[in-house]
Amino acid sequence: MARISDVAKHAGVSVATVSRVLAGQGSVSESARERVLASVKALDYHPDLAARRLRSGKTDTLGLIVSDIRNPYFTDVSRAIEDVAYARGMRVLLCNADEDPAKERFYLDMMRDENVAGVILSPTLQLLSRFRPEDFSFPLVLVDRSNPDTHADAVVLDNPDAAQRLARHLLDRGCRRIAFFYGAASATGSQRLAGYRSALADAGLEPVPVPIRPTTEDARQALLAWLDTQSALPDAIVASSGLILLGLIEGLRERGLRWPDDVIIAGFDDMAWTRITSPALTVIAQPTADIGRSAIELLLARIAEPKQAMRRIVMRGELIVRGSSQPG
Amino acid sequence: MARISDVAKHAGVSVATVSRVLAGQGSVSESARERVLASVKALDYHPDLAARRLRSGKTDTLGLIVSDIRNPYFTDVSRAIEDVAYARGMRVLLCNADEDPAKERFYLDMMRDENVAGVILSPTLQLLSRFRPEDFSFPLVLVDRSNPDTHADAVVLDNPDAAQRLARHLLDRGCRRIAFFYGAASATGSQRLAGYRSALADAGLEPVPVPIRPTTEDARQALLAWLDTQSALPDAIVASSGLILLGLIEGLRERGLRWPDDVIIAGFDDMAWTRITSPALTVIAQPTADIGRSAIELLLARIAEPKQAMRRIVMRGELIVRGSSQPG
DNA sequence: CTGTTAGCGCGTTCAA
DNA sequence: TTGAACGCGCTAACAG
Repeated sequence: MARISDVAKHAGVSVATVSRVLAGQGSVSESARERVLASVKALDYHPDLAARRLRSGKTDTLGLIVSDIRNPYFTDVSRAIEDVAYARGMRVLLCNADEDPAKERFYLDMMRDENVAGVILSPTLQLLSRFRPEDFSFPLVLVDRSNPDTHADAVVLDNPDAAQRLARHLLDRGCRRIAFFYGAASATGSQRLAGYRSALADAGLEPVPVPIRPTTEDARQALLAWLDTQSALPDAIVASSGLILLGLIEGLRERGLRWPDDVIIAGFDDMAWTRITSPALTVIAQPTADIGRSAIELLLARIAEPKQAMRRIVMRGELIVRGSSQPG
Repeated sequence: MARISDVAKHAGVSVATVSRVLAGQGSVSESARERVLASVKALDYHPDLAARRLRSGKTDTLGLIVSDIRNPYFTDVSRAIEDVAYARGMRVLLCNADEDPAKERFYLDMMRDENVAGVILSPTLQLLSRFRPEDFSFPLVLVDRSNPDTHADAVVLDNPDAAQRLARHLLDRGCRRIAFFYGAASATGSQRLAGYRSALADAGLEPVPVPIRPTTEDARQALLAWLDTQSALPDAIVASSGLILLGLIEGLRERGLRWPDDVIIAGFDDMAWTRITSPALTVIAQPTADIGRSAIELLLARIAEPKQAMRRIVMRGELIVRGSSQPG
């Protein structure tokens, strides 16, 4: 590997001049610049990032800590983040906290040790409920999960609004008894529950909340167990996330129940497979690409301007009505 | 931020002793060790990784370049890789080459600049077809895509065998005209095509290969266009990947075609949604977790022992027979 | 067992 | 416009 001193020697200048050319600042004569550039190419020189970082104390690496890398929501968001980072020549250190506070802690420590320029995080409920900005030595943007009073830059869906609109849609379709399967240990689950509750309260109806662990398999089992306790089917079943929705669909199929005839079903997240069930599923689509893009732009802005006021970007979910909520 | 010299001063020893304690090598008296550890804790000292890397020339970061972060196959593999890395306290730099040779080049250069300990890569066909080990300055393990004559450590599915078994299964079910939708510009697509061809050849039947771009949307459109050119439906349609399978399902639904009655359908990748179609889909399941785990273990072994012979790990796909291939 | 010291490769003063 | 020299924080070789 060629060093900067090799380039300097080859170009007949000092290392300082090479550095200036590479940094594109400070004044360098045109002839020197050309010779340096030629030598860089000739020697296939690549600056040592470790040395550069040690010296400058800065990094062009961003951290991204997601709760579940296998959840399409997060891969879509990650993809958007990565695209922006790529366009800017930045690196992304992607970690999967797996909804585990210990892993989350580990990765946040890793980010500090890596001296990343900033971090995008979808926090566990535990972290979010005790969130204090001063606990983090780097710029941080929350994504997917944040409360209105959380003192942090964040990009989230308007969960109460989206859940409310989804519930109202079902009420408009004549549903009166609407069960809501939601992730009890998640901020989004609670927020969506609140929207659902409020829609039902407005209609003077009793909510039927079913708290579960927000995985596909748990949702499936929870639905089967819950159905066994019911004397009659509800009019509709709503899932507070795409993973839960998939589990509910599996459970309904297992029981031989069809939608919308036996029961109406709807949920969150416009995953690819929601279009191939018969009939297709009514969902709230999240603008995942916009969420990811906004998150990294928020982060880069914060890095550039650490003092600016906190910003909370709230995205509107889109209700996509499909056959699963169209009885008759 | 506390430096190693602060710790040394606080503990009343030299920086060398602190370094030895932290590295866990060299001999240090018990009392010194305890004092150092106490000081580390008291000062909340964290070693500067940039300095450590500059000095040692080593990194505990691995690179992972996948072709498509939104493909569940790759997220599952990534997840397994990440788990092993987490257990070892290593970092993973995850990049999404997006099937784009330019992005792939960019990220490979980034890996070199980052001086990563090693890289796991699912190469584009372009890179694979011109693969030369000497082009890479770091240990490299290929995943998902590699040819038998590629001179590199690799973990792949036995694609010809899996496709052959899938095709034979359909032949056993009485199918004679079997269309095969596959990614023409991918190594796995070609290998699976070969297995399919060989099964049909053994049965004395004509193959019906349909080369497409391996995305869901392309598969959907290609199916619709292809159906328009056919005077009659084939007995079966096979997808060479999960993304393609989803597109085919979308297309069949659009045409109002049902499986297995109108046409039998099957494909690769046991994605979660393949269980919720009516009936569920027959697929070749890939052992994604094992593939990921094997890949990183292969890489770590290569890093530890750079001279050892190349290893190619070939995994067997599992045929999961479901309703979509059970006529009658 | 321990401390001193010399770089790792680079960016950045400061003088010229 | 240029170059010499220092030091970022750490590890490892060497001396004691």
